Amino acid sequence: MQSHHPAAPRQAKAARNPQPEGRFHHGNLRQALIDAALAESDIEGLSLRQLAAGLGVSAAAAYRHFENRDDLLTEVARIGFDRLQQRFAEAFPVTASPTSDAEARTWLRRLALAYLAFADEEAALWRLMFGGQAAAYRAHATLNASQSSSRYLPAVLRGLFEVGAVARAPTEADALFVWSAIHGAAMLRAGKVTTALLPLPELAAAFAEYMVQALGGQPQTA
Amino acid sequence: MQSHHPAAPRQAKAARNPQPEGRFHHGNLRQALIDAALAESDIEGLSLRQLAAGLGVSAAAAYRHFENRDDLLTEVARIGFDRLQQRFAEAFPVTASPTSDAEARTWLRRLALAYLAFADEEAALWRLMFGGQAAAYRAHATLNASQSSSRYLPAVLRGLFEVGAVARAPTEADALFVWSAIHGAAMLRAGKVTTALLPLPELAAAFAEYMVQALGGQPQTA
DNA sequence: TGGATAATGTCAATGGCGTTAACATAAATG
DNA sequence: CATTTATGTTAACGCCATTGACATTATCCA
Repeated sequence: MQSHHPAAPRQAKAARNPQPEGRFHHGNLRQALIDAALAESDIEGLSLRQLAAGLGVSAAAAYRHFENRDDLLTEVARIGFDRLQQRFAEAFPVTASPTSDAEARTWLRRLALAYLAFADEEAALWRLMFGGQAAAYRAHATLNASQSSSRYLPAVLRGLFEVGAVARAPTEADALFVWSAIHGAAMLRAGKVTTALLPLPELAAAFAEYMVQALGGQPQTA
Repeated sequence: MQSHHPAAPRQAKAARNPQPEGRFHHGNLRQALIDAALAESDIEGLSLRQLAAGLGVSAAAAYRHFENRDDLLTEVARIGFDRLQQRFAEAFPVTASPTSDAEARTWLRRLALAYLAFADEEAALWRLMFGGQAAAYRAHATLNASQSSSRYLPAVLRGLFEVGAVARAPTEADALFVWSAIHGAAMLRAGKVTTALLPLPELAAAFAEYMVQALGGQPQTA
């Protein structure tokens, strides 16, 4: 529970060799473990022993690179949040402002699509990040999730207001509602609770439309 | 994986004794195990051995009443869905139709409140039912969840349309959106991802308002 | 260069877990 | 009352995460 990693590998030390992976006995076991975990279909339920065996290494070797199982899962979850953030960043520029009603709506659609596509395409990672229990790796999760949502979502909503797509300035409650709808849809899809009613892009577009209207905007092309 | 429970207790046999609990060595161990599981804060992560020990009974005894751990969790999840359904049933009559705009909106508000209150008050149960992995007990879960949602939610939406609170007849996509928003909000609360922005009744009311507008309805008291 | 030191692996053990087989006994049944 | 059935026990198996003691290899420094 302390703040020190007992054996954090120094990958900065080997600055002489051309190949950046400092091979040792195995060679980048830490990264190999992470990659193997990322390839699991049930990340939360993985077994360190199996993971290590799959890499031809003893289970105890993993403890040279991670404090424990949760520490590995935390790192994997962190990567998940990075990837999600990456999708957001590619969906639209946070810094700029939309210049038209259509563009503002497109941003919202893209935000929803990024979220939903991530839940679809990286379902295992998604479940690790937002599923089950409030484990150790969920602390990071919570922080990072709220950080991302408090960064991109308000920007989109602000944009909608600035171009007049919605009538009143969006509040925190507005953001919570929009976030809930997107998160809920992603959750239902990731958990296979709902049958896929629509292909993703259409679903995202439909949701964007619902959300704009929920915030008091007019239907598109009205 | 077969369809037979090897040792399903017959509680119907003891029809002579006044006390319906057929005491034996322990006395209703099956129910005691279920109750103990319901009292756990992390139901999915419980240990059969600890559960049994807490009841002063050997771990193997549990296998006289459940095929395995998942079978117990399935039963607990089933109870969860029963309780949720119960809350829905108390929220409004499914069979009747609302007679006013205000009543139809009240039903939606109550539906959302029932859902959210359940997630709040029975968070552990909620996480078992809708959290993490697609385990064995999730099959029932999925079925039951979609059953409940396909029973109550369309009734509410139909009611809104019948009284003219929303302009067009609600579609399946409409239901999915509303369900997503409610489910997402519950999920965010149960996972403590969001800080509680509003007390539950106000949150439910706000969400109902958003959802009516999302479906093309006018703001209340407009 | 070579010896110290740190990084990274092995093996073996510990204690917890779900699950099962073999057995014991109380309750119900006829 | 004898038999059968329901329900418990103990002891084991194999899996798991984790740790301690040890071995090996890279890296660093005199």
